[in-house]
Amino acid sequence: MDAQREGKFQRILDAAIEAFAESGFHHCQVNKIARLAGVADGTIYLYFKSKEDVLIRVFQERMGDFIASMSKELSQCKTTEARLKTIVKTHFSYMEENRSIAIVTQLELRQSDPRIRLHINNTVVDYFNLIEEVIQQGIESGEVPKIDTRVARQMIFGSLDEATTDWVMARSPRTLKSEIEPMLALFEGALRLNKPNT
Amino acid sequence: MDAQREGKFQRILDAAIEAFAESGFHHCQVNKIARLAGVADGTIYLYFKSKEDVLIRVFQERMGDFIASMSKELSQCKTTEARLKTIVKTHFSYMEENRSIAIVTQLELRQSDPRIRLHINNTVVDYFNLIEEVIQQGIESGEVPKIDTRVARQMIFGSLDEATTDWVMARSPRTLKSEIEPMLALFEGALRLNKPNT
Amino acid sequence: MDAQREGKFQRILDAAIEAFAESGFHHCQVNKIARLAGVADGTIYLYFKSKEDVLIRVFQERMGDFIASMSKELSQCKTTEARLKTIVKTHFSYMEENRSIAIVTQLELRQSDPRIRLHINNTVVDYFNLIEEVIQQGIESGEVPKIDTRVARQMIFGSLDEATTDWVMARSPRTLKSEIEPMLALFEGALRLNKPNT
Amino acid sequence: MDAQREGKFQRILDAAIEAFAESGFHHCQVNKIARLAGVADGTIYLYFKSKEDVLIRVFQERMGDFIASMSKELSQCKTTEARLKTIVKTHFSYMEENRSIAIVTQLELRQSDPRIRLHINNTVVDYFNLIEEVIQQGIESGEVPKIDTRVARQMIFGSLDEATTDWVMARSPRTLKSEIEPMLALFEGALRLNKPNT
DNA sequence: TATGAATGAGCATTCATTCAT
DNA sequence: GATGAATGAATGCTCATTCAT
Repeated sequence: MDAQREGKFQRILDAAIEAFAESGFHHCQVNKIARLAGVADGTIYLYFKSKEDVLIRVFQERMGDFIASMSKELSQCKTTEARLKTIVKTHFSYMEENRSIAIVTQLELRQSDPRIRLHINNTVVDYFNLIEEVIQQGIESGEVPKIDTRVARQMIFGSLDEATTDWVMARSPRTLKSEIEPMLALFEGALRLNKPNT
Repeated sequence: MDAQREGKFQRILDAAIEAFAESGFHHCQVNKIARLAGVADGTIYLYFKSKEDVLIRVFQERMGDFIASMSKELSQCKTTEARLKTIVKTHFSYMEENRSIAIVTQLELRQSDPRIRLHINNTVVDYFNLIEEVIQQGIESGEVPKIDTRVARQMIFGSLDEATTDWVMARSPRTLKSEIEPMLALFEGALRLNKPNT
Repeated sequence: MDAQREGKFQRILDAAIEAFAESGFHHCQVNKIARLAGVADGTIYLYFKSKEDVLIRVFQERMGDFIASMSKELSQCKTTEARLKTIVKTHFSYMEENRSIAIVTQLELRQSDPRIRLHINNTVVDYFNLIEEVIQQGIESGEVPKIDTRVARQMIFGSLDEATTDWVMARSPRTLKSEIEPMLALFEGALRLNKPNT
Repeated sequence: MDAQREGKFQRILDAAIEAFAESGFHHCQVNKIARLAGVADGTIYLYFKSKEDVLIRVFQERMGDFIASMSKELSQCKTTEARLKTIVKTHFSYMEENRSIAIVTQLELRQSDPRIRLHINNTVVDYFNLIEEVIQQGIESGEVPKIDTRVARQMIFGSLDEATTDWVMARSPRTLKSEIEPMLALFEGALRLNKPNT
C-alpha cells in the first residue's frame, strides 16, 4: 500500500518536471500535471500541499539524489584534483542527461517567491557545503593556498550554474560535457592547485 | 515637454524597480507601480505596452547604462589585470549601491517567460561580449594563455552573478565590495594571468 | 448526473434571460447571471465559452423550441389561411407569454457584433424558411397568386417583428394577442388569399 | 463663426456614421471618430455630450432630413396609391444610396440602452405618424376600408425595415430598389386599396 | 483513497471623459 | 475655441483549491 503511494508520488513528480519544463511554472496548470500523471486534479492535493509545494519537492527529491550521489563519489576521491573533476563531471553529466530537470532547476526555480526560495536554499546549501568541504580539505592538505572558501565556492558553483543555464538556453543544441576539461583547468588555476604526484 | 515625458518615464521605471523588488514581479500589481510613481494606472500604458514591458525596459535601461559605463572604464585600462579589476569592482559596486536593481536583476528577471528572456538576453549579451573581449585581448597580448573564451566568460560572469545573488539573498546584511579582491585573485589564477610589469 | 448537468444548464439559461432583459446584455455582469442562477461565477464557464456564448445559446435554445413547435403545428394545417393564422397566433402568443425572452429577442439580440449576428442568423433562417414554405405551398395550391416569396416573407416576418417590438417597448401595458385578427386580415389581403371553402 | 461651428459639427457627424458603420457602436472608439473628423478627441465633447449623444444626434439629424423630405413629397401626392408608392420608393432609395446610414440605423441603433432608445423613438415616431396619416387619409377618402391604423402602420414600417435589414446584412450585394414594386403590391393588397381612376 | 465538478478570489487593461495649457 | 495627455472606473475570465460523493 505504501509502495503504491510512493509510486503515485513519483509519477506526479515526473509529470510535474515535464509540465514545468514545457510550460513554465506559472503557465503550467495543475490540471496538466494531473493529466500527465494519470490522476485527478484533486489527487495531487493528497500528496502535495500546493502547486508551489510540488515545485519545491521536485527540487528536494531530485537534487537530493544528485547531491547524495555526488557526495558518495567524492568520498572515494583521494586528491583535490580528483574531487574537483568529480564535481564538474558529475554536474555537467547529470544536467545533460536530465534536460527537463535542468530546465526546471535553471529557469523555473529562479522564481523569487520567498517560500520557494527558502526551501530551495535549504537543499542547495548541502551542495554548497560539499563544495566548500572540498576546498577546505585542499587547504588543509596544502594542495590549495589559504583562501576564502565562500568566495571560492561562489566561483565554482556560479561557473557551473552559468554554464548550465547557457547550455539550457542555447538555441542550437550543443554538448555540455565538452566543457568539463576547460572548466576544470580554470578551477585548478583559480585555486592555484598544487598537484602532488605530478 | 519632452523633458517632462522623459521625467515621467523615469519615475515609472524607478517606481517599478521598487515595487518589483518589494513584491516580486508576479505579485506586484500595476496599481502599486502607479501609486509609487504618482500617476494613474492608465498612464503606465501611455509609456509601456504592458506590465511585462515595464520589466523588460527596467533591465534594458538600467543594465544598458551599467554596461555602457563599464565599457567606458574598460577602454581606459592598459592591462588585462586592470580590466579584470574594473569588471569585478564595477559589478560588485554597482549592485551594492543599487540593491533594488540587484534584486530585480538577480531574482525577478530570472523568469522563464520566453518573451521576457528574449529581450533580456539581447541586452546581457552585450555584457558577455565585453567580458569575452577582455579575455581575447589578454590572449592576444600574451598575458593569458590560449583558452576557450566562452568557458572563461561563463566562469567570470557566473562567479560574479552567483556572488551577487548570494549577497542579495543573505539574511544578515554584509558587504559585497569586500569580495572584490579575493574574487579577482581567483580570476587571475584561473586565467593564469602573466602580469607584465611586476 | 447528466440530468443534473442539464438542469444547471437550463437554470443558467433562465437566469441569463432575466438578467439580460433587466439590464441589457452589455450592462449585465456575468456575476449577476451567476447570482440569479445560484452558482459561482466560474461555473458559468463550465457550461458556456463566454458571456457572448450565453446570449447566443439563449436564442438557439429558446427560438429553436419556438420554431420546432410552430413547425409541428403548421404540419397539421390544411389550408394557407389556417397556416397564416397559426403563424400569427403562435408568434404573438409566445412573445406575450414569455416577455423576458421577447425583450432579449427584440432588443438585446439586435447587437451588430458579427459573431453574435452570425449564430443568430443561422437559427432565424429556419423561421424564414418556415414562412416561405407556407407562401410557396399557397402558390402551388392556387390559394395565392405567384409572388416573390422573399418579399412576402419579409413583409410577414417584418410585421410580426415590428408589432412585437412595439409591444415590448410600449410604456402602458397592452395586449399583443388582440392584434392577431387585424394582422391576419392584412396578410390575407397582401397575399390576395383565395379562401377555397367559403 | 457659426458656419464654422456648423461645419465641424457636420464633419464629426459624418465621421461618426462611417466609424459606427465600420466598427459598430461599442467597438468604435471616440478617438477613431476624432481622427476621421480631423479634430482632437476633446473637441468632440465641445459639440456632443457623450459618445451616446453622437449616436442619437446622427439619427435625429439624418432621419430628421429623411422624414422631412418624405413629408414634403407626400404632400404633393393626390391618391393613397401615390402616397404608398412614395413611402416605399423613398425608403428603399434613401437606404440604398446611404449604406453607412442604413447600417447605423438598422444595426447600431438597435441597442437596448434605454437612453438611446428613448431619443430614437421620439424621432421615429414622426415617421410613424406620417405613415398613419396616409392610412387615415385613405380611410377618410374611402380608398381604404376602416382598419386599425396602428396595426397597418406596424405592417408597413415593419416590412420596409425588415427588407432593409435583410439587404444590409446580405453577403452578396443585391439591389433594394427592385423590391419597390413587389412590396408596394403587397401593401395595396393588405390595405385592400380601391384605386379610384383606373 | 480518489474523483472532478464547483468554487470565487484576484487583476491587467481599456477607453470615455476631463482639464490644464 | 482647440488640444491631447492624463485619468481611473469598471469587469470578464482563469485556475488553484476544495469537498461531496
